[in-house]
Amino acid sequence: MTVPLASVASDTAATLREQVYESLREALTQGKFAPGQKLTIRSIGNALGVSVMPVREALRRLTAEGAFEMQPNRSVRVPLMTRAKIVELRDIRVALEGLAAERAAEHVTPEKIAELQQLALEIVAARERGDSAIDRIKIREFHFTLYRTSGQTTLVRMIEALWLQTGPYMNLLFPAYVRGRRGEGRRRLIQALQAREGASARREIADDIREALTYVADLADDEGVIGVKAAR
Amino acid sequence: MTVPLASVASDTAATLREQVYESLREALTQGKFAPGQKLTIRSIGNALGVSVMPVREALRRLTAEGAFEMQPNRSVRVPLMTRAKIVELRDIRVALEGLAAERAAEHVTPEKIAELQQLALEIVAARERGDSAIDRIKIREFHFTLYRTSGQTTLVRMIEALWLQTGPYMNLLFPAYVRGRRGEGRRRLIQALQAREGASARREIADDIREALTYVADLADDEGVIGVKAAR
DNA sequence: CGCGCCAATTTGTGATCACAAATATCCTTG
DNA sequence: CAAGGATATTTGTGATCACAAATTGGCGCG
Repeated sequence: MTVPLASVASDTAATLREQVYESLREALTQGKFAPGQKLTIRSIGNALGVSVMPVREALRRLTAEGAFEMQPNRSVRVPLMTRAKIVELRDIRVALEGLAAERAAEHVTPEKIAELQQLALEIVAARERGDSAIDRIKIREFHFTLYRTSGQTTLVRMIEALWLQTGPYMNLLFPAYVRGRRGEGRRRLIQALQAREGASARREIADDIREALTYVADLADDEGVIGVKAAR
Repeated sequence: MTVPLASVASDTAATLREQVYESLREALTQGKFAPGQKLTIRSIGNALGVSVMPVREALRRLTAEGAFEMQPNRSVRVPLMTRAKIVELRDIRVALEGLAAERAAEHVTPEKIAELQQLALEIVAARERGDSAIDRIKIREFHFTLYRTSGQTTLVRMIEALWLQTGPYMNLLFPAYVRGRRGEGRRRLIQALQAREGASARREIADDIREALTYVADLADDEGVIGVKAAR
């Protein structure tokens, strides 16, 4: 089995284990693994030019974070995504990212607001160009810049794990879903931050996530498994 | 350094790694590690009679779950608990356990309600005897029986990780906080379940967690670290 | 031609070794 | 006596080996 992984060399991670972790994380985010795909320790090690040791530890961590799952036969695979699971993750994300947005509104500074406004502009620009790769990257940056503003490190860490689970499936929002959306939600969010209105900020983020993941969930029938298209 | 760990023999876990994981988890829950305590791989391995390999993987998982934290010097330690962190965990738990309670109310069966009623009785009985060890165990069982009723496996897994982080500090609720509490909240929760009122169930759980963790948070001054008394 | 059984291979797990970084200890020096 | 540096020990990391469980492939039997 060959595994589509970039070399680990470029990263700044101190240990090989962390480089393998980042490499797998990146591949997952870009949707390079098929849902249900089985991964073997040795094939990952070969693809990255390391022994089994760092791979084992990286897989253990990613499994704890829900990015992979262990099967009874002890092998690791990419979780299958069902409609029910998308809905579950949607509700969790609405709760936690809504909470982070509310706390962010309480700690926000003018500098952070300027940063978010800049990112919002870049998202609109990328969308007008039809550049969904940059679009996705900037959306992620926008959200996590907001969440980190909350100062709640445990909360941010949990949200990162959730994005790792839903990440590949967010590709399905492009291009149909995002078409015509002109960032009105982000504009209202920034207004809420400027006014220090935590409840409004929470509502904007909650609505955004709820709508997007409801759209993704509806792409699968009730029992069906959602496939992932390769990242562009 | 000696580590207070029971032998791994009794467990039914398939792999040594899982036995080490369960062993460390149990020790954490019982508050056998001091906050800030540094743990070395070899000392844990010696205490459990295994080599470093299973310990490394168990620690990696527990670190990903937030039960331990890695220091820049690569060593693993028990996280220090501050007032701000307790408040953060409180708000996350209110959100997620409230959500689980609401979903549980939508899926609850008469059998589950009977099971919860039985547990509620056992909690009251233990409390009247002043048996806080049984009290804590039954409280945990009550909560997770409720949460599992939601059928949301990812959500339950996240809540388990949260309990692992706050677990030792819940000992601080005994005996002062629980004294005089006669389980009125649990009675109202069960009523809400019987009536299939998700919003009421959420409110009961949310209030319970908010009050308990606010009490714990107030045990520390603003910058201070909260110590943990040994489990009885 | 299809199904089940057995051998060959793959794969996960755990122990051990080597090495470098971090930590502790001791000795010297001011 | 205190402080700084050299040495010794501890500790985390990664590679390799051995072994057992799981998987695969092919063969023979029905």
